[in-house]
Amino acid sequence: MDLKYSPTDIEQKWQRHWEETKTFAVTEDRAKRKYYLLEMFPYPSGRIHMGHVRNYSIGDVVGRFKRMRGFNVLHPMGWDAFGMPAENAAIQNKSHPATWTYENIAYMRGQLKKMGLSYDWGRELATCDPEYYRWEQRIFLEMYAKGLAYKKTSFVNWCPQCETVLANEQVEDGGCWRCASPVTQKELDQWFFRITEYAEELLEWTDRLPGWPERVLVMQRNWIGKSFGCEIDFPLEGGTGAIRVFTTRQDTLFGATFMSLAPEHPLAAELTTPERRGEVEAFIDKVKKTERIKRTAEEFEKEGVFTGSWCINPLTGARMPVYLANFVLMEYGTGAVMAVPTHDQRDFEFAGKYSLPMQVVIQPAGETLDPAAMTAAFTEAGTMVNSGRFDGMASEAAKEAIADYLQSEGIGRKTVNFRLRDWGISRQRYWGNPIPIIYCDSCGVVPVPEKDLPVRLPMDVEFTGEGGSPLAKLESFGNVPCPLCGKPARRESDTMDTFVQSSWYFLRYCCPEFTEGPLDRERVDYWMSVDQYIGGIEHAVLHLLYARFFTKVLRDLGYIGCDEPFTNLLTQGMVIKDGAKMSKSKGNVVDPNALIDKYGADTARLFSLFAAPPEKDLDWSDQGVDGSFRFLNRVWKLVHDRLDLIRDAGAPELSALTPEERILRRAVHKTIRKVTEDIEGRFHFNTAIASVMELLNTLQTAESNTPQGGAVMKEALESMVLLLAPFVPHISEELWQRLGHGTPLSGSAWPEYDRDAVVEEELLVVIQVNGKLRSKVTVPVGTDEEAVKSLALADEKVLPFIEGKEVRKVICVPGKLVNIVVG
RNA sequence: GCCCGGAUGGCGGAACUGGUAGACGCAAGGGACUUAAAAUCCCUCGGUCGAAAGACUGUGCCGGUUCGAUCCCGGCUCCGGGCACCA
Repeated sequence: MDLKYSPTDIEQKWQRHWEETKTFAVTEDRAKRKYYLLEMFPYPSGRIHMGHVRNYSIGDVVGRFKRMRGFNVLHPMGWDAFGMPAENAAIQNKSHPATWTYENIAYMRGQLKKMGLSYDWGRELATCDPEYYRWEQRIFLEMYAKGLAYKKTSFVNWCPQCETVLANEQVEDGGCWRCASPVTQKELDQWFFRITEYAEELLEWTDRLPGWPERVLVMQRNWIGKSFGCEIDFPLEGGTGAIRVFTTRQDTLFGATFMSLAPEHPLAAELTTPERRGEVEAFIDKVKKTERIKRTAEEFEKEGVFTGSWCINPLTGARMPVYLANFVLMEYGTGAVMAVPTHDQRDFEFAGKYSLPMQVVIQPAGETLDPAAMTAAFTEAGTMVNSGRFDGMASEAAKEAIADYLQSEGIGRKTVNFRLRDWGISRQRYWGNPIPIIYCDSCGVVPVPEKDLPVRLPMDVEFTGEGGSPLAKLESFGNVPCPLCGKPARRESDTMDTFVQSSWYFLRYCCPEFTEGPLDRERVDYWMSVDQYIGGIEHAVLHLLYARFFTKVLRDLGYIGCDEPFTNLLTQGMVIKDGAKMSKSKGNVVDPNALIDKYGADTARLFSLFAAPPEKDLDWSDQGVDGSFRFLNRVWKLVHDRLDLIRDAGAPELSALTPEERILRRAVHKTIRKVTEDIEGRFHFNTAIASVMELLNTLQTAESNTPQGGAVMKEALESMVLLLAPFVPHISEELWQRLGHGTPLSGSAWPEYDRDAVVEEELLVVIQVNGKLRSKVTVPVGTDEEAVKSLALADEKVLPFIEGKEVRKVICVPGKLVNIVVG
């Protein structure tokens, strides 16, 4: 038998065992409590990095622990396999994105297997597989039928060099992330998912996800951005019609002195008088060229232009000049803003620049504002002035009163507004899921019939890197007969955003080979929701919001029964080295392969779990890795050193234990309790591991030449090995076997602590004088309060501090401390 | 600007409900073993004073509540993250 710990050999041995016996394959089993554990699946970029190692190590602890506790654990893995990098690699290497992607998947799968993760590999899926994306196309068509997928013209980020649309996150400093050319705005016909339809529900449920980190929920609430206010109509002067605005500050309506429209506002052209036309058009042109990238500008200057037209303040009757303003967004509210320069900072700056009138309508307490003397808008609450019948009211109350008044007069109505916009999913890219739509000159927009699904990505495509989407140029793909009339028609050449695939993959894991539809409801209902989801915080809004949206859509389409996809969410921190996130450019990358080759997967896992709690950033330390390796060697050595001692031992005879053995056994069972609580309640793996290290230190010094010594040590070692199993499964399996077990540890139950064993016989009581530690005494359990007090008052270390002083009070916390108050 | 986090030894971190601050690990120093080194094992390890016993001090800063505060409250400083013309 090997006396030296040799991770490579034992890790291969057990990985093979788990694979051959399909240890982690699961099916629905109604006799057991189910537990769906999921880590965010990786993009197959080439090789795994330390962030993956950490993410999947955390998940594996939970999975193996729950499994040992008797849960039916679903723990799947797959690949987020569509995306731009594959296409770029194809352009560079003159190959095909599919080749690159599948090679990466094969390599990374091997890496994950080397980590010994407890996945049910039978459920593996790749989103670029037609057997996956075909169902997504079907879901798209059902959403289209219900009006949840629709096409509209909108402004998008456009790279003129690459001739393609870029997602917001693909724009860096106003330029294309690939070629750095300046990104412009282009108006394009694009497909959208109507996520705004679910804004209210998505928001409401953020209060019903107690298992999510609060900051993620806050970010989602901010992103959805619900606000309460009014829509108000401002009649146009000398004409018919009105300008409708949205405002949350209807209490300032009497102070509205001009009107600001978004440059894209449909009324902009109509309201522009002939003599103003030249100036207005120049302004619109300028805004179109510069807008959106304004995000990166620090303080974008407020600019505008007068249209030449006027509208009327419905409450004051005052004439208000209608301006176009660069800071007014067409996408939010109605694209028109009533300008109240005294009580809105943007309007204040704008009015100053163009010398527009100002009227104070809210006064702060104990102060009288003078528009001429103001240096900034007053945006807080106060008392209403210059507001007719509302004068003297508190502005907060006036909000409600004015809203009611507007509604009764038919001038406006109360409304809510959301910041959330519909999700633009069109991508002018090849390596994505084709949108299953055909355009026919006679029949219009025609869905691809279900019998023709999937619309497959053609493989005979050249990747030159020039001229936009290869799909748009491929005649054999684009030219199709219209499914309705049979006349020549054109296929949609855009593909779907890759976030669409990751919005429902967790559902497909429940029934990955199902061929009759996207989802097998019975099986999905058994497994869903995901009991624990684990991944990076960077997806706090995008992926996690989209997945929630999709879950609700699929529920409403009748595919599933649950409202929310993820009951509990753990967002793990980044892996840091030398004070910075690991990156090639910083040269601080740790390669998982090298780490595993040198120390084994168990050490890699152990260190990434021990160095910090999961949600915090993890500071990588090569010496720390050495320490984890040393610990495993000590575990290995201790078990082997004690093998002779425990060979013939049975269960300990509790009544025959010596005091030392009782103390040792107490340490064992307290460790079981501690590790169990740390994993189960808090995911504090670092402290769980620390307590096993303490136990090891205790066991190493234990003398065991008594009759029950072997039995107590055997129980101790077996418990230790079981407790370590979720963290370092390979060495645990091997030691379990060497301890004489014929059946593998992976089939064993998690140890239960003995409630009698953990009860202390003696307690350490701390003695304080005026809150300062002065002495400690050990007393038998059950010593009454008075006895402890008199012990404390007579303690020789305490006496000097109370002699000659009046004892005012003695506070006694049973079993913990005595505090003597003197003065 | 607004909204969240966070700040504890040389370092990563622990202290669960207000009750021994610094568990566990790393680094460092000393020692044992060795011809020597590595590995391993043992000891010390917040600061100041002290030969020691011990005393004082100490959880970003200032103040408060309390018998007692890393923990609760008020006011700051710094760091990290998110949102940012959202009407």
